[in-house]
Amino acid sequence: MKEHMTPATRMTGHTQRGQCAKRMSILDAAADVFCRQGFAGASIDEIAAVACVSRQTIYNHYREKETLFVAVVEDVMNRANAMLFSVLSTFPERAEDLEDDLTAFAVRLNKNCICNHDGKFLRKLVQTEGERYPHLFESWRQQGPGKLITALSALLGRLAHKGALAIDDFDVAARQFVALGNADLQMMILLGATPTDEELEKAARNAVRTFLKAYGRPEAEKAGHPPQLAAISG
Amino acid sequence: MKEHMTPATRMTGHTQRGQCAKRMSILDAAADVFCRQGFAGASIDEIAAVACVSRQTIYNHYREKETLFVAVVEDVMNRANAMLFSVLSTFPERAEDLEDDLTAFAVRLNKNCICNHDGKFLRKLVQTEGERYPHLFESWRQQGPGKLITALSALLGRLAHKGALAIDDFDVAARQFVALGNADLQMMILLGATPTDEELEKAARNAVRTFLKAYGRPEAEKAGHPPQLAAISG
DNA sequence: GTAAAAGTAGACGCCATTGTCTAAAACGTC
DNA sequence: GACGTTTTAGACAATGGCGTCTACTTTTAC
Repeated sequence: MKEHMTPATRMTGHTQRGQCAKRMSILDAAADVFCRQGFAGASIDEIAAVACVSRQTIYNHYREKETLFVAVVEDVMNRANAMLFSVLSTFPERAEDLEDDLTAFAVRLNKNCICNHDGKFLRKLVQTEGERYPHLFESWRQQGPGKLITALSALLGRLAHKGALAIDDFDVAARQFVALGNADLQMMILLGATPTDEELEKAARNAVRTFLKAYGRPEAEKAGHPPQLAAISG
Repeated sequence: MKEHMTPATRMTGHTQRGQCAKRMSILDAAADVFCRQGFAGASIDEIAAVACVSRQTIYNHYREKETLFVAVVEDVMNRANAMLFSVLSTFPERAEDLEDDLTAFAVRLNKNCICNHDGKFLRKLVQTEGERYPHLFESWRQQGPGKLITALSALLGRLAHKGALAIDDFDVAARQFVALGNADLQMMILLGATPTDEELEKAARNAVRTFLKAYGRPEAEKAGHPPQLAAISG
């Protein structure tokens, strides 16, 4: 019953830890297999093998395949949600060094929320089974991209309010920031490969440079003198 | 019953036309079912039902499920390829009315290549079965996004050469153009829904505006005097 | 009109998978 | 060491899909 959360050992220190470990092992294995094979293609036996657990144990914890599936999705979505929240809290607040700070933020966002295991899983599953489970799709959309854009929009608004950016539509700008950040990684994202740190850095750099060319107010960055003219006039 | 009609009346005008119609009917139905259910989840019986054809007929034309699958992928890829080529040939060449022309181009690209039936099918299939059929993924990547970026890169280069754009890295700019164009449509693209013409127009407008803010040279548009300084100095 | 080719319907064997059941083993607690 | 819970391994029926086969009908070519 009290499986989730940290190794809590609540409930009078029952055999909960063993059970909890099994459950997590099953969830991880199931996520792996579901992600690779899709719901229809995944077999309980394979999940059991990957989890190093007997098939019956899976049926003990989750009555049927579908129950296991939704449990996996919930589990991954919770993790991904927490990670997204954590990354969003590192969005730069100061107008100085904006390019570097935004770049570092874009790297964190891509690395920890979009190109990581959970991001890949959710994208693939939503793509694969989204039509069959509309609720799954809707829930993911709201908690994932929805929250991301809303939050980013507000954060960009704060920077704009400080005079660091010149944005007319914050929502559009937020979506464009994410889109630009993914522009160079699309292929890897689709394949599910994990980009190297260099690739992440370069992609983020390209994205932020273009984003700031479109929305930046160079003067705020250095102090208050006309900027970037050198680049343009050159 | 002989709607599509490719130039296939070879073979002394045999029964090819009837066969051809059946084949296409099967291919269409199979694309539909494979797209919705994935390879593992798709059943030959369902495909036969959708195609209004007996199961045996499918086995007559394509020896087994996998043969049918690759035939479907090839078929859709050929269509998508032709469409991409056709759309790319409408890329604007003149520097006047660049914003409107680029917007119209982005609309065409999104509508006919990315948000259409074939685009959805390929994206979903590549996502779903890409790891199981690396060849499929690679082939799609080269002929689809690869060609698109290469071509766009060259076309942007021509505009830049004419002084209409200020681009340092054409490849990056091409990817960003596509990414910006999709920014507002990501959700619909993932779900496979078809955006309305208004949504397409608005998304393209937002994308091109930002793209031109980053890469545009307003002077070229009007006549030929130093540009963008007004925007920056303001 | 006739004969060959293509398409149909249905039955069939085969195999993988799901989900249940049972009896034995492992584990943790007292 | 004894007890209850959990896990395990394997057998089991039921289901459903794949791919084959056969006998029948329709279409097409000449």
